[in-house]
Amino acid sequence: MGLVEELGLGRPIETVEHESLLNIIYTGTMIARAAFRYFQGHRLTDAQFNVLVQLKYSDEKALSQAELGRRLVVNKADMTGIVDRLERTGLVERRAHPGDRRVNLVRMTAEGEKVVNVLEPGYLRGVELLMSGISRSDLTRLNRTLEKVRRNAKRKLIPDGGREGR
Amino acid sequence: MGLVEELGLGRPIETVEHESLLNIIYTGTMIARAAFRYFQGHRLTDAQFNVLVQLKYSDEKALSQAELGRRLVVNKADMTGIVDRLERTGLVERRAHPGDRRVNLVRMTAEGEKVVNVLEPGYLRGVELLMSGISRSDLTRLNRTLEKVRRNAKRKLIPDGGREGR
DNA sequence: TTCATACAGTTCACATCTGAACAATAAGGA
DNA sequence: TCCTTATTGTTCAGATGTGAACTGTATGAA
Repeated sequence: MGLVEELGLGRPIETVEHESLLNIIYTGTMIARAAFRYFQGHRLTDAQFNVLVQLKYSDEKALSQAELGRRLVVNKADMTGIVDRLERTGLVERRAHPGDRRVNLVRMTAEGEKVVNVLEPGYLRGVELLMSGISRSDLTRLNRTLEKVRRNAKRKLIPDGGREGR
Repeated sequence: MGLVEELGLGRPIETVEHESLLNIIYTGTMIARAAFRYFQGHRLTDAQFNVLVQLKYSDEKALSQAELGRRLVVNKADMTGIVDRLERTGLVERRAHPGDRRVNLVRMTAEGEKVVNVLEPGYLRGVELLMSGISRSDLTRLNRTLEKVRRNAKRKLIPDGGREGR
């Protein structure tokens, strides 16, 4: 079933290109919503879970807010709030950077580690379920196509080509 | 360039499935962000623009908030706010439904029509740019794969299989 | 008719996300 | 050393997104 029937749109979508774009956005929000609900049952949000995962698997065991923001594509204003809440619930703590007084080093607490370890298996099982029945070649092709889309976005839609800590 | 390099993740992503999932979400937010910026230059948001487009192309010329929510996958609480702001800026107006006093019929104003007509060409050009250089067969395959993902989400991740006006 | 149930919108509390402005600190060149 | 520039994090105002509770209204069955 295509998008048009799924959403009950009154009329067909004019071009394949447009349909692809809507498909990407709609599928993305749908996945994000499912993730949100999963984590919600554990008094956590997906954004917060992502931070914990980064901390778990980084070599350093402590990352600056800026670095977390870069990896998770979250801007620094948001990261302030996300870390605030994680700190309030005791899953994470902020420490001073020994050599740079601008930086907050974010480190996971024992409690935080426990929470990720509890939630991660369910998360990975969800990923499996979501992608089940799709051939490996379809998945790699999907990845290549999406990379092209992002390259187009960077080159043709965002004039200065530029990142920024976001 | 793949996701890992793009985001500066410290380590590779373990499975193709997981990489696909991250690709979908990341690409979706990237597109949404570009759209947000485009509309922002015109004192509008992408959510508001989507409402105007639905009104422009629906046969009825006036839709209930519930129907708008269904088509745009926005829950009713959000729709209240979005229509509030569109009404405040004069692009849309609420009218009583003749036969059902629960319903607000949302109708576009002349000013609203003008705004969509100004913004739509740029939006469609953006879609073209975003998808340029990708073959038609890649696009249709992308669409089919994403539809499968959504079907999985509905069947395997959301137990009651159920929609709701969201 | 009456009552249970479903539906449309609004409101609330919260967590993101947007850009923008700001303070403190770093880093590098004149 | 001094000064310009870049970086880190916080804060602000505004718009969405989440679920949940609540009011009105409609509908269908008893």
